[in-house]
Amino acid sequence: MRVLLVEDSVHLRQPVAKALKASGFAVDATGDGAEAWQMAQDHDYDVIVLDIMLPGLDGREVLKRLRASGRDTPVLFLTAKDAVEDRVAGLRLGADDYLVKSFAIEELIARVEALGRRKYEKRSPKLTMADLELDQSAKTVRRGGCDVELAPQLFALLEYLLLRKGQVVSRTEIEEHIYDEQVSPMSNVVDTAVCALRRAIAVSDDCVPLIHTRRGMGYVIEEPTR
Amino acid sequence: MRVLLVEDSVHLRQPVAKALKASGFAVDATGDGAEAWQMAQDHDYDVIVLDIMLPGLDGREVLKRLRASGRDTPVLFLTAKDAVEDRVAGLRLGADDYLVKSFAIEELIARVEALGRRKYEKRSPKLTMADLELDQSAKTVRRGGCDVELAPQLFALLEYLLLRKGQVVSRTEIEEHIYDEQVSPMSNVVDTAVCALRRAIAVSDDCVPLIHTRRGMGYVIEEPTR
DNA sequence: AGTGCTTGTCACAAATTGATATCAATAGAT
DNA sequence: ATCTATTGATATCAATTTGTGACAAGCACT
Repeated sequence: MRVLLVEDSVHLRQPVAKALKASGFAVDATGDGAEAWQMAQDHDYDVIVLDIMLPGLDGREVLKRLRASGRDTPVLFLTAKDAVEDRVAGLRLGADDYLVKSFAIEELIARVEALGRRKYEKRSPKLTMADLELDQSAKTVRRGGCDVELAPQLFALLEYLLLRKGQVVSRTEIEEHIYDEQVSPMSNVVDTAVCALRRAIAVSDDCVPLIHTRRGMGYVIEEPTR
Repeated sequence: MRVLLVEDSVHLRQPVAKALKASGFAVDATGDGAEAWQMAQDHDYDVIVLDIMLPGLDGREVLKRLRASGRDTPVLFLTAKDAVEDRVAGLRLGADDYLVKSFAIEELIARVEALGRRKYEKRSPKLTMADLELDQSAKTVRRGGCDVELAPQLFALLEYLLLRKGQVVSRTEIEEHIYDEQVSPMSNVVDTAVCALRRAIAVSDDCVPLIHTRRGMGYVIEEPTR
C-alpha cells in the first residue's frame, strides 16, 4: 500500500513517515500543498494523510481539488484544533477520517490501515484464499496451518495480490503500490519478488500454486478451481 | 439507508435515533448486545453504530462475530473513554470509524452519512453479452460461469469487439486498434486472431457462436437472437 | 439452374520474437 | 553480522507472426 503524507513540520513528518514504512507502507512525503497536489495527480495513492495548515496550498484546498478531479482516495485529515465544526466541515468536504494533533503514532497507523482496507472494500483485517491466510494487522501469514515468515516486501506484495484476488494485476500496478518513488525503470524487481513469494508460500511439496502468471498482462492470485 | 443503533443508555439512544431519522435514515435501535447481533443477522444494514460497553454481548464481540460471518457492513464504534489502545483495537477488529462519547450529534450524522455513501460508490467496469462477461480492469473473462484465460491480444480483440457490439467491424479497424501502427499489409493477423478467439470462448460444445463474419466487410459480435 | 472461376476466409504448423523464471552477486538495511 | 532487497545475466517458455493449403461463398457464363 502506498501512502502520501503531507505535513509541513519536519519534526512530525519524519517520524510518522518512518513509522508508516515500518508498518509496511510505501511512503511518499512532502511538506508543501502544491507539491502534494501534483503528486496526488501523478499517482493513485491508497491513502493520503493530509495536514490542514500548509504552505502553498491549504489542506482543504488540496482535498477539494482532489475530489473535483474525481479521485476518491481515502483522506485522513490532521487538524490542529479540536473544534467540532472543523471536523464536520472536513468530513463533508469528503475527508474520510481525521486526527487531532497530539495523536499517538500507533493510532495514526491503525487508521491509515483501516482506510487502506476500505479502498479495497475489505472490512476485516484478515485476507484469506484457499488454505492461505494473511492477517493485515498482526502481519502474519499462514498456509495450511503452517506459519510463514515473510520479509516486509513480500508481505506487502502478498497483501496487495490478496486485496485484488481474482483480478489480473500488472507489474506497473504492483510497482506503484509496493514501492515508493525511487524505482528504477528497467528492472525486474517485481518478477524477482513474485518468484521469491511463490517459493515462500510453497510450504510443502504438494502445495497448489496460487499465484498465476498471465503472460503479457501480469499476475493473479486465484483459487485453484480447475 | 438503514442504520442499526446499539447503545444501552436510553438518554443517548433516543436523541441519536431521533436525529438520524431526521436526517433521513431508517433507524433500528436496541440496547442489548445479543439482540443487536440477532438483528444484524436478520437484516443487512447500511451502517451500524455500536457502543462498546453493552449488556449481554460486548460491542467488540458483536463486531467480531459480524466479521467472522462475512458481513462487511461499515461499523462506527462509540467508545466511552479516549484511550488510544481501545481505538486501535477497535480499528484492528475491523471497525471503520469510532467516536468518543461526548461527541456532537451532528458529527455522528456526518460520519454515518460518510460511511453509508461509500457502500454505493463502487462498481467495476464490465462488458457483457449473452453469457459472456469481460472485466476491463481485472482483465478477466468468463463465459457461462467458466473462467477463460485470454492472451493479451485476444483479450484486446474481444474487448474491442464488445465495445462495438452489434456493429460490423472491419479488419482495418481491428488492425488499427489492436496493433500499434506497423503491421505488414498482406498479413492475416486479424483472421488468425479471430479464429483463435472463437476457439477460446467456445468453452463447451453447445456454445452458441457469438462472433459472426460478414463476408467482405468484417466481423460482428452479436446476441444469438436470430 | 448448373459449372467452374475467383476471392475472401479459416485452420494449422513452424518460426520468430518477446516475456518470464531463476540464479548468483552486490548493495543496503537492521 | 545477518538478513533483505536489488540488479543483471541467462535459460526457458509461450504468444504472436507468418506462410501454406483447404474450404466456402459469390459471380459470371453457359
